[in-house]
Amino acid sequence: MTVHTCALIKSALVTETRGERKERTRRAILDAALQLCEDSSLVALSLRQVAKEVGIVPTAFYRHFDSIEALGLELVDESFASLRAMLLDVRRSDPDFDDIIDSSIGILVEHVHQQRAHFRFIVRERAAGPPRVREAINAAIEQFEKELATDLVRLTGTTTWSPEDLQILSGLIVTAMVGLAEAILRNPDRPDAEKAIVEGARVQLRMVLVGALNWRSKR
Amino acid sequence: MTVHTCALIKSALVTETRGERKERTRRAILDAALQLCEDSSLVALSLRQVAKEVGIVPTAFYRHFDSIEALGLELVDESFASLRAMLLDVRRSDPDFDDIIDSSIGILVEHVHQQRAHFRFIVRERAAGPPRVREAINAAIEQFEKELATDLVRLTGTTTWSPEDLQILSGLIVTAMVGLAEAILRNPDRPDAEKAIVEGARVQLRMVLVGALNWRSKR
DNA sequence: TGTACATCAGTGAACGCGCGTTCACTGATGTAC
DNA sequence: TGTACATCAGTGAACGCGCGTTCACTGATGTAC
Repeated sequence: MTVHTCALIKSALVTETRGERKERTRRAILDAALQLCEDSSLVALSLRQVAKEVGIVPTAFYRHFDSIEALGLELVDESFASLRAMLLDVRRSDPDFDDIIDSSIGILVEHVHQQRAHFRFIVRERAAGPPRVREAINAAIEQFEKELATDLVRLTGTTTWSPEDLQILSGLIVTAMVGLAEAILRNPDRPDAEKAIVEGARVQLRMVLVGALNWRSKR
Repeated sequence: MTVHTCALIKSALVTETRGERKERTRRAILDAALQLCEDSSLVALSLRQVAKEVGIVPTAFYRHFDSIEALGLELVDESFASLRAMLLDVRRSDPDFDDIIDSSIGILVEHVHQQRAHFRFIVRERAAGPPRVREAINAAIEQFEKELATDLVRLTGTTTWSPEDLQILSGLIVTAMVGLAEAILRNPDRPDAEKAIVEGARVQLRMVLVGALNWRSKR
């Protein structure tokens, strides 16, 4: 059965505009690419693999993306949309100050599980992706560090902290949280190991918090 | 000029056994592979690229390695030899307790520069390499965390610290140091950016130290 | 509402190329006598 | 010391395959009248 016949049948059953169908193929390409590069990297992913997985002819790929790299940049955007959704959850939750660590880590763990492929993509391609993909990911993480720094201003008094030190503290927390996400992703289907990892991350953040509470910026 | 003619001339000039020559080719393969996967990843590296770079015919590769993955496992060993050399330097240095952070970071920065390709290899293939390569790297880093934990016993009194918390602190420090190495590698040829990154890492470790000094393990 | 034309997502053949791997080989080096 | 044979790093032809990209195309959907 040709794709056209398929399309005809579907179109007869559910009314779908040309634009909607194109969008559906585009989504299928993005999903297939995300899935296929899971075990290696974007740099080892071929256009033909993606086309085969989606069920289109290789040349049809070009109706949607210029190259695998362009597709990769789109996946960066989508992955960071997942990450922003996580941040939104973190900010929305308004627990007691004491619970802020547990609450935030809980939300991170939940989102890493729900959007596993997106988080895997970020940590993998950050170091191994095509140069522009790497740059896009690192720029986004840097941006994220800055946002966290401004969040921290709200939590702490600004009296004893210089902006520079807040930024540095933010970097430490982000590094620890990226490390947590990596460790979780590295241990799928091992609930006991994950539990220990998450508990370790909680303690790490508490150690950092103790350090922060006793910190005095030099001027 | 064929390789055999080459070999003949060299053999006439400098006496070199068959074993020595084989070892030289093997080294050339390892070096070429390390260099060629610098901008992408082991998973995107082909046997023929390596052979071409070394100046041998593709089939000759099999005289030295079974596959690119086997070669990769060898590169993991070599890269961690570089890392162990760094640790040896850190342990050998015996500065005042106050300077231990600055001293250690200085040594790390120096080694990352000297063995750039090895450290790049570790952080890249840790997330993106073939599964067995990823496992080998993560096992080595875990081992490293445990060693650091025992080092920390020497530095701190064990009175206020549980072994579990020492292990967790060790993990935090390793994560921060891996993060520092990644940031340095991400910013080659940008001395100003690197200076800020290194200074940030120093402050991060001091924050962690302040946290550690004020920490009391439960029980 | 019907018709004529434009758009454009997807097709399929074709290209030259690099891939991993096989195989029988060559000839310098190494070894046993 | 010289000779006859074994070893083995590297060769080169060949294979079938998947790669990205080109091109002219098809035919369902969309639009203007």
